Amino acid sequence: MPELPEVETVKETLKRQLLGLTIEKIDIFYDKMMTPEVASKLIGQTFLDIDRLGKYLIFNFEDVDLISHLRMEGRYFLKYDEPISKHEHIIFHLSNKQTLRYHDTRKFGTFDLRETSETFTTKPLNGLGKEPFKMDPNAFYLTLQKINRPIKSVLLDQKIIAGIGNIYADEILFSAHVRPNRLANQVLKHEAHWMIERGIGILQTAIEAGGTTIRTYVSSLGVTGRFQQTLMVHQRKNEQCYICGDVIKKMVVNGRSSFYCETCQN
DNA sequence: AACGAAACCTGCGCGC
DNA sequence: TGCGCGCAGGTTTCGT
Repeated sequence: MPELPEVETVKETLKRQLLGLTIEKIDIFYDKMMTPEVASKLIGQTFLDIDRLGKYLIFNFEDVDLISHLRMEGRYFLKYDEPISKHEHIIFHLSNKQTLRYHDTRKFGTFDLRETSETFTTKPLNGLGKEPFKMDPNAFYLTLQKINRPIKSVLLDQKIIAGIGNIYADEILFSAHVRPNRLANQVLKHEAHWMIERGIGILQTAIEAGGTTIRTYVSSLGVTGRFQQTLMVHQRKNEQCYICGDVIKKMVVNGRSSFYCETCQN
């Protein structure tokens, strides 16, 4: 589900709801998602801050950080004592009688607990590349020069650049006029610069719109993202390109559906 | 270094 | 209505 803009939206929403609240009890309904040891260390801890790195959410407590990855379908909801719904796997009982519920249809989401001092020096955060906002366009170009695989697989590689997923990779490549299967070392300098500069603009626009929704994404307040209305190519196979009117094509790159315009992208 | 396939899960839409 | 298939915004692992 979520890429950087969606996780950013979730982070901001949860910050407004959770800061200052203490976890009093945790119920785990899917054992593989969180161990009892992790849960026990979280009891009595207070939400001090919530951060984000790439697609990871970082809940900052007194002694520990809880690192949450939503993968394809993870979502958070705040509720009172409503019945537990089908795909709610973890319920955090909070000091104001609310419950924070982790909902994940496909159960792919992950939780990692770290001592505060080790959050950024151990997996999963220590191997992440820079976010687009902090990536130097020229450094990105130099990196691409050394890589002999499709540019799309590089944009999706979190070790190289953090936060971009399948939707925004397609949108960024469209904005840079580069086809998804072009080899990274065949990307020109100005195209690499466009990817970073225009990519930042695309991500920021999406954040301002509250994240993308294709089919199932809903933020923790139940607000549906609106960025879908702005997608230029992703999920638009056989539709007309907004720029040139040509038909949007689909190919598989890196095992992922990739949408592009043959006329606008080379 | 790079690729493809499979794995982790569930649900949806489609053609028959 | 039911069945099987392909597909889904992510990531890791394993074999070639």
